[in-house]
Amino acid sequence: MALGTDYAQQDCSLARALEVVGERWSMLIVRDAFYGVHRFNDFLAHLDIPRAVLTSRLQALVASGVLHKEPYQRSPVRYGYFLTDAGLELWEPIYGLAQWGERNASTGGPRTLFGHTACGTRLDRTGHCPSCDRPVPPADITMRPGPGTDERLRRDPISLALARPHRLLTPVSSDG
Amino acid sequence: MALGTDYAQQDCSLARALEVVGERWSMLIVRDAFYGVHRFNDFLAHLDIPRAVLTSRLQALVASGVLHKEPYQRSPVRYGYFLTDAGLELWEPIYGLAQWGERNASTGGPRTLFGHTACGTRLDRTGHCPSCDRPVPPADITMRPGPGTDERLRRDPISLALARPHRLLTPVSSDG
DNA sequence: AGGGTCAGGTCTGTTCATTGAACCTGAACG
DNA sequence: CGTTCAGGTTCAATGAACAGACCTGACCCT
Repeated sequence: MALGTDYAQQDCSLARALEVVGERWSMLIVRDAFYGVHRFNDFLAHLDIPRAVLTSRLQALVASGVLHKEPYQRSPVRYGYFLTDAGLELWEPIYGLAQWGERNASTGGPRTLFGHTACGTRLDRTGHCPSCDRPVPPADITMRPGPGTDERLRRDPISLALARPHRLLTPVSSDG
Repeated sequence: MALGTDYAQQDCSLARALEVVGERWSMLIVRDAFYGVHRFNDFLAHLDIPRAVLTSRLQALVASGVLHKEPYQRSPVRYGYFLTDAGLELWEPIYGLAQWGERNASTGGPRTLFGHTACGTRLDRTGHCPSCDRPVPPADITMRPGPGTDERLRRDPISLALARPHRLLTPVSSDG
């Protein structure tokens, strides 16, 4: 965490989780990874985060097993950051927090709509598909912009790429 | 958040949520509120948090409508901090994060067990009661220590009070 | 072969939240 | 009338976050 990265004295699993994803920016980085962002410079452009902080956070998330680093092209070889299985399990709490933010700390309607790719139904606040009546894993979710989007706020290439309907976890990049 | 409390440029409801509960300590304060902690000095003893930071976080959580301040005794009048309806809706993501921490960032088994008060069944990772097959609101949950508890770690009166099985949201204090 | 560009970082000085400890206040208590 | 208690406020020191400049290696073009 910001200043004193741990809650060493807390005998609590929430504190353990926050030591991993509770630092400033960490959860937004993980969210972006769900959205398909995987390149260093793409996180940088989309999050407006200092480079040194991004370096540090990505290293920490790799070290704690939330992300792993993997080449996404050769010649020249470039590495991207992708969610591990443990990282994928963060979907429900992150989605839940975002939905809470939507209801309690936002104006102008949902910024992003999440639907079950198979049937097109919009997910409920717990991440379940109302028509299929079961939880939907991130890979089966399609995201698209909602009415609350403020197009003037984000003009970087990644925001534009993410503003097109696409499946979660599908790699997105600034050049395409 | 730690250093720069906002993510102003992020057009995202997760960022809005993190502006409210993403600062260091904030989520642990909310968790303690679910556990029944409500007095300033009890948060202080249980969290090992600097007083000035606790003051600041409680004020911010009240200002953002997660907690409200309310007298819990007269003569002398004393105020406690309690979850609002919006605050109560944070239960699912917080429980989900804690369960994730349990599975991915802890050793020695669960520190705390959460069960459906009515039927005694232990909740699943999403906060549902497997036998009743529906989500359980915090007021219907009983917490008790699990096998992973490290009794040597927390010896303050609040930890001892919380270590006895009790319902969530039931006020707990150091003198009883 | 030399210049430009791109990804993915490091380095540096400044700013500002966090920390821990000491101090303050008002009301009861004995 | 001194003490205790809840619930803070004030302070200096610390160290993470920030913005921006700089660095490195590999490709690409001519």
